[in-house]
Amino acid sequence: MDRRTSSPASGEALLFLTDEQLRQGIEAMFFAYRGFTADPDRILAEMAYGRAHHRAIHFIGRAPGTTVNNLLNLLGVTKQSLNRVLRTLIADGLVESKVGRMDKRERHLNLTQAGQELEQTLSDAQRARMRAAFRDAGPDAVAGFRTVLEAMMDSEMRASYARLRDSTL
Amino acid sequence: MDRRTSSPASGEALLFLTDEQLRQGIEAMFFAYRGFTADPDRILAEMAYGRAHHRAIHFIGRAPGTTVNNLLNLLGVTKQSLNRVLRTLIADGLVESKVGRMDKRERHLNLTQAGQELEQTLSDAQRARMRAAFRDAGPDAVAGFRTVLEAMMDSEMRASYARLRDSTL
DNA sequence: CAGTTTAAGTCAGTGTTGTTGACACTCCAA
DNA sequence: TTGGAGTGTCAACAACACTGACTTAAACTG
Repeated sequence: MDRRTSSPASGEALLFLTDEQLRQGIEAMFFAYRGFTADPDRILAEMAYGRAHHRAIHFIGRAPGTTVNNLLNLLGVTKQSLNRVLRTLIADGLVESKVGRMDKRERHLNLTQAGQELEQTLSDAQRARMRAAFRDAGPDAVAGFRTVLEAMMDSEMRASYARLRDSTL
Repeated sequence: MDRRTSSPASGEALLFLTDEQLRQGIEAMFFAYRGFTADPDRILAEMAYGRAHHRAIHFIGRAPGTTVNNLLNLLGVTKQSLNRVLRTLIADGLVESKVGRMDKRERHLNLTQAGQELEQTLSDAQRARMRAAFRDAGPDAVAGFRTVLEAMMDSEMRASYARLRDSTL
């Protein structure tokens, strides 16, 4: 349809919104996300774990004492899917689940010592790549990167992201 | 370990490389990628297709006449995994496979009319979100976004990305 | 030309991750 | 105290990726 904006006045300024530019952005996301997950995936593959375990460990480490329901919203998966992952993590002694004191329906999740160590190992690997990319790109590019990613989120995810970002800063 | 660089001289300039900043970048990637795939996923769910079909259709549309092997490298999956997807796409009349003229071992893949229509539908949905994010963030942020993503790729993916980007510009 | 390599496709088996459906336990309010 | 809503668990199933072994056909090579 409109390969670029049809308005003559704003045509020049909006060249970064052409379909071609958007397509490049899409492909950049695809290839970059592969790189983003590659290093932790390699580590996890040696254990019996996958990416879902990584995500659970990451967010439990990030928000200690969080409930299952809270984690569910953060991860955007079904309760049952998360539960399978949690069960193995608890059985393997990486996560502990405690019945809530106020509300006994809730379970509060925390990383054990071993869980914290694995979390550290995984995030070290992921941060190393991110750090190299950030350093190569420079602070202005990093600011732009964050701005675009935040604009790309669904509003509920943006809220979760901001909540995590602003906690314990 | 080093929560920020320990060099006093460069300490200020490298604040964007603190572990905290890197963690935010990691979480931004996670949440943004969910948004990135959400719209096409909704469309695909109504058909019998998944994300794997979308990726295949995207790259066949992007590089018409590509071979199976080429697509394999682009997607980074195994032959068996891609084959399952291609088989259904061909059976459903979205993709056609033609024996190579030069090298008859190769199969050249192209989208049919119906395939092109589905590709258009899917990428329209994905582009709409990307366009909104780009517009909100502005051209400088978009440039930074692209720079960081490219730096985050593995070198082979970066090569594939650049090859696609520079073809038929 | 015989032997090797390459491209593609297939079959069988496995693992992770997602789904839905059914169910148990807890809390709270009518 | 009973019924509804909230929280978490278990079981079964589907999608999609993986490995490994194999076949077919064509191309290359000494």
